Amino acid sequence: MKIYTDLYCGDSREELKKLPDNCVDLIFTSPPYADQRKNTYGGIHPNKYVEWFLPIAKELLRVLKPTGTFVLNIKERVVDGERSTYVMELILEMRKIGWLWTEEYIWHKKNSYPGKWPNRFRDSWERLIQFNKNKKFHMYQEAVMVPVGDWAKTRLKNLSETDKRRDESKVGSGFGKNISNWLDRDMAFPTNVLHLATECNNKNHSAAFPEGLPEWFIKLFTKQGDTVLDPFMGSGTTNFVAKRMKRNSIGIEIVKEYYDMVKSEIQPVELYLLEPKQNYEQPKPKRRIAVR
Amino acid sequence: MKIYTDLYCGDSREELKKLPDNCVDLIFTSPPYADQRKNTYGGIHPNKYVEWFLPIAKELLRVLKPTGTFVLNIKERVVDGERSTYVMELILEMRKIGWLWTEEYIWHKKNSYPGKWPNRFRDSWERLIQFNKNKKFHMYQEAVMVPVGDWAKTRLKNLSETDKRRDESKVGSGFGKNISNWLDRDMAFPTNVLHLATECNNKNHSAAFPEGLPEWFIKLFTKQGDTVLDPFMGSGTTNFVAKRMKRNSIGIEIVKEYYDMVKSEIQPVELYLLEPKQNYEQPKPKRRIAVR
DNA sequence: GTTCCGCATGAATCGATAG
DNA sequence: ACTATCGATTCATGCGGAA
Repeated sequence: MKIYTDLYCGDSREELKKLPDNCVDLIFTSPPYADQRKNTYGGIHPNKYVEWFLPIAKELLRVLKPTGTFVLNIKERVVDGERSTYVMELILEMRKIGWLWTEEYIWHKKNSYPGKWPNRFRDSWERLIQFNKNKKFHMYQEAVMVPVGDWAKTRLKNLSETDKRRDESKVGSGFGKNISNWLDRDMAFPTNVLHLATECNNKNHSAAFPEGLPEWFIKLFTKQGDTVLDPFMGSGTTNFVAKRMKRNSIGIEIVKEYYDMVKSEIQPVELYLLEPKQNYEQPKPKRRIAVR
Repeated sequence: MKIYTDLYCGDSREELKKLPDNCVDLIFTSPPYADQRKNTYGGIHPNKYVEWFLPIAKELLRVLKPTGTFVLNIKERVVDGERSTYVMELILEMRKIGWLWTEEYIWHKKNSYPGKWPNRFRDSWERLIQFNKNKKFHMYQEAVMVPVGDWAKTRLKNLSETDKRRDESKVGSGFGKNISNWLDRDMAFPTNVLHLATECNNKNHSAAFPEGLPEWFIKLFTKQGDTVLDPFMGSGTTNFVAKRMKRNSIGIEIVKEYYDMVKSEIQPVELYLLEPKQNYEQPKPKRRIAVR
């Protein structure tokens, strides 16, 4: 299987226009947060954030396949004691231009930044907002199943009669979950809360998100040979993970230095032609220098 | 210390008008979700939700003390494959009438049942949205400190120190000391993600929040003798917890049956006049029949 | 080899100080 | 008075040297 990684250096507002319609299966990205990282992205003011992002969202809607998914990793920052509202405003505006807001996953950052303030605790979660073009989209749920945890084992072992016939007496949601069906399984589906530590331990690696984050969504929303797009590539985490998982990928990065760095580290695609078929679960490549 | 529990039976839009200005330290509530629980609350349509809640939010702003906090437990439901936007719209509108959106806590529901839909996984989190009247508000952060994460290691390391402190604590509850100074070796401040199991051991208890949820926020935002308000009392969890923690409380419930049930189970206040001084951490009362 | 421990560090935020 | 900069705060994680 031939896998490509296409990199573009430039502003996503312009570079995305070079892509054809309906060519991408998954968009996974973490755009610059409002008023953050002034030195690299110019610092978008919270009040201007929606206005800045919306043209890009329009292009993303165009390049995504009808069965594809867009996952946006973002969190509003605190401004003057209050949480900014630009993320909520962005969701509302994106719906107006045709995006469906399907779901919001929570990334629980187990090792969040230290600190405690007179009026708030540490912020240890971020949003992973799922948008779709259509109500029907590809989702490979079995790919992200996890071993049944201790709590589930205990819970299922001690199933009472009440639990087994709980369905009928309940709210009547129409979703008949027969718990006893799960007794003989050792794998369970995850929830919409992801528990991942940030990768902050390596001197040369300070990625915005850990590799496990794009990996989970790439598993869930694509299969081998599909195409993943990150319009705010940064250090290229999404693209490196996509490549390791045998997915084509496209990366766009406005800062030439980061673009060059990623380009030089992505191996030539020709290697894959000679490689024997193998699973994508293999040792991670050496640590890279990250920029976000 | 005399503790009262005042219950009102009626619509919060009207009942709240009976309360004076600036009389409440904490509002903790879980309003009926849009189009949910039709049998109890009549089911507010998602499109009408903001319109319905806003007059109540105005009254809540009036009765809350300037140093008080409003914690709203809510989660938008899925309608036709999409997450509804009424929660986001509500936050935006509440800011327009004067509320500050200080923070959003996540309640991670640890033990929801396994299950999934073709397009989504189990929803295992809810929002706990913190609003304030002013940027300065009361927050008793030490009250919710938790043991440090790896307490197996810590315990071994600080064995002698633990003994030392135990002696000290026996000697006196001297209030002049900075508690966190001799506590922060073993205790850490929490984050804005709360891990609590749902209470699923009660047959008649379908979706109310666990007692730990109001307890955490009552600890964090009030002290003994303060006043807690729940304008959508339901089975009265907030009020029962408040009473156990020696906080006054006010509950409003539109359904007479629930109101009567809570009223009959809340003990007469006179008992407290005779009771010896004691900590509020005591065995929980017997399970009550819950209605939400 | 293992286990243990030191230590650097991360999409942070506030309040004080400086311009 | 308003904005910009800086220091203090303080936890989970995992690498790497030490025992």
